[in-house]
Amino acid sequence: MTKHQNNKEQAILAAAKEEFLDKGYDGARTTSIARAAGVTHAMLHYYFKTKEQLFEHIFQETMGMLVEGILEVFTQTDKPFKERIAEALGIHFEVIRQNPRLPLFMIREVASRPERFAIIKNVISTFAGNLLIALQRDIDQAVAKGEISHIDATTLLLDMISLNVFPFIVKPVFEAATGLDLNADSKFWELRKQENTQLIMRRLTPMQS
Amino acid sequence: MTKHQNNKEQAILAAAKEEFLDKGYDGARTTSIARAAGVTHAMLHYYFKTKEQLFEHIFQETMGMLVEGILEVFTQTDKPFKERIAEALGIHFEVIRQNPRLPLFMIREVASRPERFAIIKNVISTFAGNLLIALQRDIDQAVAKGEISHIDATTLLLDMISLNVFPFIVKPVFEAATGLDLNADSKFWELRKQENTQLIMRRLTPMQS
DNA sequence: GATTTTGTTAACAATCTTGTTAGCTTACAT
DNA sequence: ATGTAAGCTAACAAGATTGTTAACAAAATC
Repeated sequence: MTKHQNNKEQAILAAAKEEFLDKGYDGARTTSIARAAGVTHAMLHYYFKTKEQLFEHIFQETMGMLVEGILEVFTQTDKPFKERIAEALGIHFEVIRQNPRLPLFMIREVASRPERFAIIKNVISTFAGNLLIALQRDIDQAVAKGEISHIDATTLLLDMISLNVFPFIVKPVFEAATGLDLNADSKFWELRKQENTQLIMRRLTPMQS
Repeated sequence: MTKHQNNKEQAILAAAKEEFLDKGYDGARTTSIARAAGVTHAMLHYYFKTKEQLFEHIFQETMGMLVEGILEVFTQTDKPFKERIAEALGIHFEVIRQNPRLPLFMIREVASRPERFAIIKNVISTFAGNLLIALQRDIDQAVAKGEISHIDATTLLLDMISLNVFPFIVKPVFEAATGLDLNADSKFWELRKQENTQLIMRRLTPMQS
């Protein structure tokens, strides 16, 4: 019954994730995290020396999920380019839907303290660089085959991410302004997913001119 | 020379705006604001009883700018629907470009404390409601004339806002990840504006099916 | 010109927040 | 079983942060 290996540490991490995602680094309180985890706040400092270190854990974990999410999106198949993009869009949308608070969390923290990002900057930038090169190659091939209109890889990627991510980021404002509860409204999100796909597909479809 | 009517109050407001926009409510320090404004921090509490009240001023001012921005967008003309939307998109983009920190500021604050929004919720919701009704009417007319594909007014509005706003919100992450300085890169923003217009225009153009 | 109101300062106070320490208990290894 | 390490707690400490107060100066009002 008394299997208490490191479950307090886990409880702290779980509570910290909630608190940091909700309120951000500045708004989070270590005492509040400890309370939510059901431990004394001395315990928190026992496992994680400082608030900063605890945050680092959460931030890295979060970043990991985002990178995984993006990797998952680019499961290369041999389908036509447009189908692949449509699939990637859908998967990306679902990843965000499962972790709707991650994007705002990350943007908020990077905006208020860009240095934090420096640690993983190299990883990201080479990763993103390779991804963009591969994507541009595929785009160029598809253009050559007449399957799509020309588009810059960076531009396309930003289009996709903007459309998929922004609705989740603006959700609190939307809900506050309309009084609607979007969590209970799966129709809204299905419609959104379809709309994003449609937008990108129309963007890629060659014009009949 | 000694014309000091209420310039300290103004200095405090200006410094507070900087600080709140940059760091958010939780990250902002009243002492730091006072220092930046060149006044003692007792002075800050003299003009604005509490940090909360000072924030309220800034928040309302900011909201005002955003609403003005949206109003400016919907300067009704008698041009064809698609042209009007293209124009609105461009104006909206420029409004954000002039105030690139406003959207993240608002989203961040509403996310961390939705109650704050309650005050102005009514204003916004009726305003947004009317706007959506008018937009839907125009859409339906344009559809009837065969000028555009059918689209929900809410959907179109969210498309437009997502595309225009998200790049500015994600800018810090983008810069941190790539090392680029987007402020110095006016080409990037021009391309973005064009791309957004193109996306929406293609979305609206009836399909040749 | 006297009085009242407004502006200003320095010092103080209360509370919140993070972090530490000393000592106790439990588990674990030998 | 005994000693050592890890887990845990309560109390404390330092510093930051917001807010107040008393006393004084300047300006406005009469």
